[in-house]
Amino acid sequence: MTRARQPSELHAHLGYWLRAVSNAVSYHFARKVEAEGVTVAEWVFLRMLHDVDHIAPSLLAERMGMTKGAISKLSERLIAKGHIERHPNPDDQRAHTLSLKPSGRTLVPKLARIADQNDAAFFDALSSTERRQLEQLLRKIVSDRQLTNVPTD
Amino acid sequence: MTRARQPSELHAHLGYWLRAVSNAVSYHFARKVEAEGVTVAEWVFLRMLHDVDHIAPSLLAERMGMTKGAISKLSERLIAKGHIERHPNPDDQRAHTLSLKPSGRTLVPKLARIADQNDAAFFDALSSTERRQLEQLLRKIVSDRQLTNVPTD
DNA sequence: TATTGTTATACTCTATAACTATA
DNA sequence: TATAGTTATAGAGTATAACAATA
Repeated sequence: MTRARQPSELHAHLGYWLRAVSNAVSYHFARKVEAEGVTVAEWVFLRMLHDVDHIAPSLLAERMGMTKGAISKLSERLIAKGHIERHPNPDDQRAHTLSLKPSGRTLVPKLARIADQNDAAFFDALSSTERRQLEQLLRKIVSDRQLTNVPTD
Repeated sequence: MTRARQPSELHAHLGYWLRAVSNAVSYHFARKVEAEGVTVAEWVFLRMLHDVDHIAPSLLAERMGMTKGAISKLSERLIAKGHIERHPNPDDQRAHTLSLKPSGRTLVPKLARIADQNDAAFFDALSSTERRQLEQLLRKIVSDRQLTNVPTD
């Protein structure tokens, strides 16, 4: 007589461990940037604007893997906070671009330092070899699953 | 004259890669279990009940790393779906315990299989050695940061 | 008609805090 | 008073879909 197999345990899945660590890292980072008045999604948004100078919301949506609606909501909040601004597109009256305002531009390096510190604190338990290893493994999955338009370096 | 250092890039942080992969894994898993009428948090909840038979909401909250209020809301939904039920505690009228109902008990193995498949699909790009490596690295961080009451095996 | 972006709506996740019923 | 649990409120994150303006 065969015994019924037990359903696999939560921690039998890599997804479980990934979620546990990722949530903790993001949560702690969120708490820290909160002091600067922004959320994690806003940090990503601002950091992307920093690189591109001007960008259309639709393009940003694509790069951030979000819908237009979500980007619209985020923009609205960042505009209200005075960190970014809209510019009309002279060639197309429907379109516009977004760019950092001085306050947003000043904020980015501060947030970047917080991100650096958060990363350092969390991955302190790993040796530099292990950290590199972890990054390689994650990158491998990202590129295999074509998760997003992330730079491959 | 020193040139101002650029703020560190998004993908310079392990937290960034972790978040990218974790979000994708959870998102796809969520889409799959949705067909069974449950969310990811509900899956975790049900899987935990499967192991313990009866449990107090407060204890579950502690194990899942959530507040009492969050557990209360989750319970309510799972009771409405007919997957779990409440039992009064004869020793303490304030307290009660939660347990799986047959429909919930039937669901757990199905969800476990979905979790297995999701994990397999996502980490397919990695060799079994690499998967083991990834798990070790993540576990190391969890135990170093004492992230939660997860079993250490 | 197709496209750009906004708005309306909805739902999950999660927290904090006020509250109720016991103990 | 302290504790177990619920409820109220709020806000982030995200999606879908309807919509307006323009192309």
